[in-house]
Amino acid sequence: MKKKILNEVLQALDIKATKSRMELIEIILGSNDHMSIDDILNKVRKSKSNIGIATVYRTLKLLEDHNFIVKHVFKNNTIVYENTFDKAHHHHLIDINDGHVVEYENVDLEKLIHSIADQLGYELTGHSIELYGRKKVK
Amino acid sequence: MKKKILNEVLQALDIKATKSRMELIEIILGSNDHMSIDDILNKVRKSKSNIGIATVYRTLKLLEDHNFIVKHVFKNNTIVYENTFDKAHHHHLIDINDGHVVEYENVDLEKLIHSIADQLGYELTGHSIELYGRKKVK
DNA sequence: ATATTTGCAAACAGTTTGCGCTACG
DNA sequence: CGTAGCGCAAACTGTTTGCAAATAT
Repeated sequence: MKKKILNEVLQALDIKATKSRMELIEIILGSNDHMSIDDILNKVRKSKSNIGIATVYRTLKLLEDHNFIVKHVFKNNTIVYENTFDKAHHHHLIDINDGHVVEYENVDLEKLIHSIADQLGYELTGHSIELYGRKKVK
Repeated sequence: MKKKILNEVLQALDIKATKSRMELIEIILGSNDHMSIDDILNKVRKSKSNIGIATVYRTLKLLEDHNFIVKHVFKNNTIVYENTFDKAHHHHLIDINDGHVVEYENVDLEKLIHSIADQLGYELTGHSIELYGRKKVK
């Protein structure tokens, strides 16, 4: 991960740059993938430094509160943390066979949900749109 | 709740019609609302009969497995069970102020997500679409 | 009669918290 | 140095499980 990002994150959070935190941010924001807690804990355990589980959770919360990551609870009961740093708005399609996450953008979809909320008398403040599917054979 | 429904459920599940189960099905499917576990447990505690928590969870699982209810985990970390018995396909808009759930149907939305999945090379097998919003003032 | 289902309590998984020690600024 | 942050272990929450007793068929 670029040092620039690391600095930006630390600055935004306005916190001490401890060894544990630096390493955790590296692990969590270093990947562009969607990681489960287990993925993260495994990487943490593998690392030399002795980072406690509590610190992992505390750091995740910190990053989540500041919108650097988003926690997704999918219907198949899997929970993943997604690095949203520098990412454009998008949605997810989850492969029901291997759990793999496909990202996509779609302007029409955005327009449509805004208009639906509007028609219901609501101002849309957020949304969670997840598609589940299996790869087409052909 | 109509006895007809109760019978249909029991028959579909192919289980013994015990006193606890009857009462639980009554509580869970009797309401057209979205109930949290606490809502359910409170109703259970209020009732005369001495139903154990374990039985509540076991019955919920039973109903969920047979698609009489759907468990929703919303972004605000609230979990609700929705009675889907005899219900048309629909989606949800969650009021971020009071947690109230608005249901809606939208054909265009269905079409659009099918076409999106298709374009990504997937056959759509399921989806979860939740809008979050606040009531418009005017 | 007998196989299911129950309530209970203990077990469990995931996460959070209290605390005295550590190390950043 | 003083305090934010640490790792640890204990606590907590929500859910599941094992079991002997109860009950529907």
